[in-house]
Amino acid sequence: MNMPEVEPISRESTAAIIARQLREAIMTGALQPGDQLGEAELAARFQVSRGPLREAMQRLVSEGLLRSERHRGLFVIELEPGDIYDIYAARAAIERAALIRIIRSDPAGAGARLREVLAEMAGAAGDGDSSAMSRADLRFHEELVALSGSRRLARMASTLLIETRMCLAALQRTDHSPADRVAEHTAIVEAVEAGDEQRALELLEAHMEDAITRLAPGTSLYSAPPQVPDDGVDITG
Amino acid sequence: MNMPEVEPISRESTAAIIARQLREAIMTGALQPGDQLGEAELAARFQVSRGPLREAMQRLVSEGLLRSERHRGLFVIELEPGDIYDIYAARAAIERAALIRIIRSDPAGAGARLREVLAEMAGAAGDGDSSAMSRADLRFHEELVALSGSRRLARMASTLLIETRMCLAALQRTDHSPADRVAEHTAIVEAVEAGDEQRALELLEAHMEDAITRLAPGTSLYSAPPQVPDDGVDITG
DNA sequence: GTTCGTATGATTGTCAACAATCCGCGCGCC
DNA sequence: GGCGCGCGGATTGTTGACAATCATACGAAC
Repeated sequence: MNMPEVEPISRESTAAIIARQLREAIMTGALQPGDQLGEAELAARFQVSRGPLREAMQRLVSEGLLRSERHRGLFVIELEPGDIYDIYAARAAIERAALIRIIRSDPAGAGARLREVLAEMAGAAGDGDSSAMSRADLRFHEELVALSGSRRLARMASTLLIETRMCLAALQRTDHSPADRVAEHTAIVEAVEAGDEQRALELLEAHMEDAITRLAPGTSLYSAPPQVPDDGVDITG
Repeated sequence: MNMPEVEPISRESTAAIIARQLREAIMTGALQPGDQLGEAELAARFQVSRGPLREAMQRLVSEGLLRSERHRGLFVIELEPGDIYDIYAARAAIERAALIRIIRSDPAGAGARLREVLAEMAGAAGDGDSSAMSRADLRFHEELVALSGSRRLARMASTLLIETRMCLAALQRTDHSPADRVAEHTAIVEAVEAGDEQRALELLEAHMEDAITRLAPGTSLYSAPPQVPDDGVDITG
């Protein structure tokens, strides 16, 4: 028969669909940090009742994208200075692991896939389309962790990349030239294709270091966290 | 006045409380891999209606602990051979980052805290209490990421440690001697206290490598993933 | 003028009922 | 006997209503 993967209609739960749209809204800035998510209004917008909406929101709470205050509501998290550092340090750890797995399994194939995104990025750079540039940048790192073949790395990176976009939207970053950005990513891919693990890791770390330095001057990857110790593990309401 | 941190009664949402208990149940094996979570039964057990219970379960879905099949129910994930490798590789990445942050910020203070857990572990080893031993082992790694001061590393590690316990429960592991286990952890702490980052990282990696070798002989950290590529990013129902 | 208390509107938390879907079983048919 | 069909029970998905809590505005007392 050879019917490839005919997954039936809507195998996705309603909560999953709404959750995805909420993430999208947070990433694009339609929902801004600190914003309260009014249940009635959102439910009306999604054309569902409050039940499924609340289920979807709970997903984002456990991902750390929303903060829950009992009897008060759910709010988009606000990124403090320490969070910038935290996000990039976590990303560095995840993507480093992804890179290692890629280089030790199928660096050639991965290189080819990454070059597609690179081409897209170069196109955006040429057009001076900074929005497309950001999208390509995001996709590059998504692809990187996806190519690692690790479900868990991919899931964790997914959340971190959303938070990265929040950072970029919140802070007025001092972009370097699009050409440099393309070059940085290209260098990583070249190292991957060459199978030069050491160099690829160094380039990735420098890439992250570079980003965090622009966003939060003074702090550095793996530096002492300026954030308050908080009282132990977070509760996530 | 100096009234420190008087958080009012029950700042935690019901969903958060139930979610925590569900995680506990999965970790201890009260809920086994593949088990379906019947809503009616669980709701009755928790003395709540299905609403809050479903919200809690959605949290675990987004954490990857539960798998959702529409109109069929929610199931505890089943760990395939490739997952063992995946879990430990992810843990290695996270804990590596935590270790670096600790050593570059407050290695002495962290060392002291870790030694407390070490003492606990040694006590369990002396008593031959393998259950307490496992608990101390878990706590060691929890403490490690907590001491990093990174909310995100801590959250990600939390889920991974639950999955680790699931692995250990599922597979009949070939334990090495409790004394060796204590020694391995102690060596890491010593390297931390000495500020020897390189050595601490090597020891941690060896610790992970050792664990994965025992659980899934033949595979190795960062080796090629034997798991199917799946069709892209997971959906989490 | 400030502060406390209260009333009121809005929002969240919870529940029980209804609709839709799935599973297992028996029946009829080939 | 094997296969398709349909039915009944059980479970999940969704909804609207009710209870509890919070925020705000207003007024009284000091």
